[in-house]
Amino acid sequence: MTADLVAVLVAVTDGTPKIMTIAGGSALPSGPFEFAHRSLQTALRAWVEAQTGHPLGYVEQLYTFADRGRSGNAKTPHSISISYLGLTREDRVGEGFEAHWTGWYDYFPWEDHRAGAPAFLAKMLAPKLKAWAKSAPSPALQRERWQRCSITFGLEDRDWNEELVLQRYELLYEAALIPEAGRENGRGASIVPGKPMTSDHRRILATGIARLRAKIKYRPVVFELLPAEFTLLQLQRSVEALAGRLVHKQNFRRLIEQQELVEETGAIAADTVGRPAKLFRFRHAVLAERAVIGTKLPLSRT
Amino acid sequence: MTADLVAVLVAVTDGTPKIMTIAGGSALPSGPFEFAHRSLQTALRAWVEAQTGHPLGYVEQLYTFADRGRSGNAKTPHSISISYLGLTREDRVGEGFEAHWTGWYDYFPWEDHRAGAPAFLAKMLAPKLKAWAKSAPSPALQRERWQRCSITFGLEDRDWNEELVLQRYELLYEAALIPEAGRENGRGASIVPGKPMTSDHRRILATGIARLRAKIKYRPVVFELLPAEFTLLQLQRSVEALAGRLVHKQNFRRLIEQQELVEETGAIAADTVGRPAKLFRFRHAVLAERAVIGTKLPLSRT
DNA sequence: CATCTTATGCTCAAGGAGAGTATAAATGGC
DNA sequence: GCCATTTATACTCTCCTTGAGCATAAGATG
Repeated sequence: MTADLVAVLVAVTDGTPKIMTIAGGSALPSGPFEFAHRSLQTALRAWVEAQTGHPLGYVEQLYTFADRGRSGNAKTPHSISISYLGLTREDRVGEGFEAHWTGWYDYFPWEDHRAGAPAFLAKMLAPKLKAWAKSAPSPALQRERWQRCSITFGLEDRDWNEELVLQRYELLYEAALIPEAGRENGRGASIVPGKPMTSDHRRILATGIARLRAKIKYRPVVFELLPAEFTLLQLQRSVEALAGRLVHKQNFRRLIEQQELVEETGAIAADTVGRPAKLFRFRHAVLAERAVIGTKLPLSRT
Repeated sequence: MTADLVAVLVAVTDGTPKIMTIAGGSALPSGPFEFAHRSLQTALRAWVEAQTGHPLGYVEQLYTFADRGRSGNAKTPHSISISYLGLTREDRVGEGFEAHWTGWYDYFPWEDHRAGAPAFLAKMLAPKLKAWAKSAPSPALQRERWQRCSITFGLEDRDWNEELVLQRYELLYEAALIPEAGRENGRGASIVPGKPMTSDHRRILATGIARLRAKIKYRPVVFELLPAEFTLLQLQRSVEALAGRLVHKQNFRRLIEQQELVEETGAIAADTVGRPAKLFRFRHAVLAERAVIGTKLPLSRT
């Protein structure tokens, strides 16, 4: 038996959340766990550093898989995959490595609601989901399926919940609307826009995105993705990029400031359009002051 | 290399949260993962069923450990432990099995604040933590340590946050105030009340408690621990038992009812003191209606 | 009947969240 | 210089939630 580490490494550049990929963007970076390390975390850090040439910021475990039929590869059934979420900045990655950065919405175009719900959602996805629901054996199951679809995707005037990334992915998988679903039996047409990935890497990515979208609401982890100094708008754009939805600017600033998450550097942002903005830095002291308790971002769903 | 499953199985009986233990209450049930199963979840369910003679309700993965020096046992360094949280009811467990149910506050007496903060907290724990803080090399570190103590334990008029179970455990471990901390170097005096456990099982239990305390606030998982029919007070007592703190009765009922989590059965509780209470049952429909979205319990910390 | 205990209905004030208005400070085109 | 455009920043207003308490109801027990 072997154990593999799979990493969801996230960075945000110019309002685009990106993840580190290998093999032309078709897989997440992964590698065998070496027992030489004291813990899984240190193993992951060492391994990422070797791959990318740069240290890792915030790290958090995601999930451990051991499903036999899961990998789609019958030759390696006795393997456990331990997945991690890691936050960095793109510019930190050294040159000459195999890794690339790919926008995460390339894999999940239905997860970006910043400009409203994507057009293809109502136009083509919803009908296909409806068809899938109709294909259930009993009327009760049909209603149940459709209810599930409209809740997870926010159809029929329901609110869209940005945290249900994994549920949406699994629904599409179950409805066989993504290539990963048809792999075992040879069918593999891409019914819905979005790049597929090897094995279940896209599911792991969905888990990571969901976790991060939940986390930014109560922990100051966004700052791991930002440069040392930033404007409040940059901060807001990063949050919006991760959450996949826009927030009210004034309320956002009110919340950030009343929580004393940031402090002015005294400098002013250069090279900008419009009125110049003050530069801020993260108040690292809050990590000690409030420890693990809570910080809030205006991303609740009503 | 091997993989082990470790289970935190929780039940609530008469307002006492209990966990399934083996070896006289000194360990959590655990066993090797058999690759015969399709997934970790099914392996865990099969295994728990074999041990306890009864099926398992809600199951959720907790954490995967692979720290070499972690187990304290040099003979089995190449092992991965995958821990799970499972919810049942005590009465469901069959007879003639090795397992026992032990109150979880036996292991974490400092986590029960239902009757106010436990007396030994201020009387003996706080001074010991203060001494530990003082033993830091520099004044800055001393302040930092003490700040951390008072935040995680809610000392000096701070609010107590019931979710910081793991942080409190780790702080006590770091300060060498629990037997587990001294095991490697032979010291092992029990400085603080509370039963220790083998290996890092108490840490895993802390992880499980923390997860459950967080979860009950936004998912209707409490009902997994209750009989099919219950009074609102029973429901409240169960929540309080898990959270380790009391809630305002009227507000609790307001929240439960306005969310339509339960419905009246029409029956009235028998054999009670005081005015008889209506019996309720969980509206399983909410699981479909709101899917994974949100349900709230009045357990926010102000 | 008085008292105890729990159930249950209702009110009130404070704080937070969502949304909008208004004004300030820069740029670039004319 | 004037104006449109873009972004920054300060306030305000209303609705909802939450914490807290008061009051009353309905049973048991002596």
